[in-house]
Amino acid sequence: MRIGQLAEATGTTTKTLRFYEESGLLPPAERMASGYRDYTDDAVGMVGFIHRGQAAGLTLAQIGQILRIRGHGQAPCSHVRNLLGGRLRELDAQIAELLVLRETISQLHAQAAEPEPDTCTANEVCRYI
Amino acid sequence: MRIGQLAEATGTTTKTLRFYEESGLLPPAERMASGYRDYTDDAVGMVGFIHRGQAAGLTLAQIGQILRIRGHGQAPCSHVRNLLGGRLRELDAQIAELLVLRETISQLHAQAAEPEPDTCTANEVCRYI
DNA sequence: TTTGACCTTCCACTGTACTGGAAGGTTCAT
DNA sequence: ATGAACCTTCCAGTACAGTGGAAGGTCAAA
Repeated sequence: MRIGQLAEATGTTTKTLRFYEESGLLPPAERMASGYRDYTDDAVGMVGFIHRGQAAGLTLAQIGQILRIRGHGQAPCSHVRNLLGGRLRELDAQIAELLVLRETISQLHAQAAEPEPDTCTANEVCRYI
Repeated sequence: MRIGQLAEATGTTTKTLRFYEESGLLPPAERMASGYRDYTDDAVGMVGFIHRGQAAGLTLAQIGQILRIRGHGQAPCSHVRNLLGGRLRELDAQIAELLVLRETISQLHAQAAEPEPDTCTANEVCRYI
């Protein structure tokens, strides 16, 4: 399979696939006599995995780790479980932070409801922030 | 006030203050005979405003808009209110997305609890993702 | 006078995940 | 034979908010 067909099959672009190879996410593809990359069907699964990993909020670097462990013939299960656990803790922290921020902004927004107040003092930038 | 003193007073670095000036957030500072930047007390308020704006999740570009409106002698109130409203909508969307993601990852993590299953098939990267 | 702290500009780099474009080679249909 | 569609490499740039470092100028104290 040529790179354009793989891109089509996985819903991405040839640019991105070359970028994944260069970044060590995909193993270097075999080449045809012409120099064109020649992918096996495995590649479709790997690119699909990259997309699912991204949807799970993993970085390309983390996805690359899993892919390389798998590439060495090992099962990456415990590594994956650790990554997911870490991601879960990050998400909880991030959500908590955003909820606090939402409260803050909501209050600022409500305060800014009064139009163009005369109570602005010249030496402050904005009464509301 | 020299740049180092302003940095000290506002809890930032001289690098960052020059970066703010270059980015159009702070107006170009007056210069002493030596060429050193010479800040007035206003600058402390502006840098404080930048920090509060960042804490409210505004980008430097948005903060810069407010600062420049204020710099033209106008009250940026309605603009600020619009920005805060937009930010609020973004936050709500972002929080909703993260909650969905948290659910997904939580399930994947729970599924990955069984250690090193024999149910992995050779042609998939990872049973769990 | 010389040391050290401070300041200046300029250029390049960080991390993340790509994207754009130039210059050239290959394959296939007409 | 020629044009379109595809492929190759390499270089450079995007957004964001800075950070690092080099080479040199300024100022106060010892």
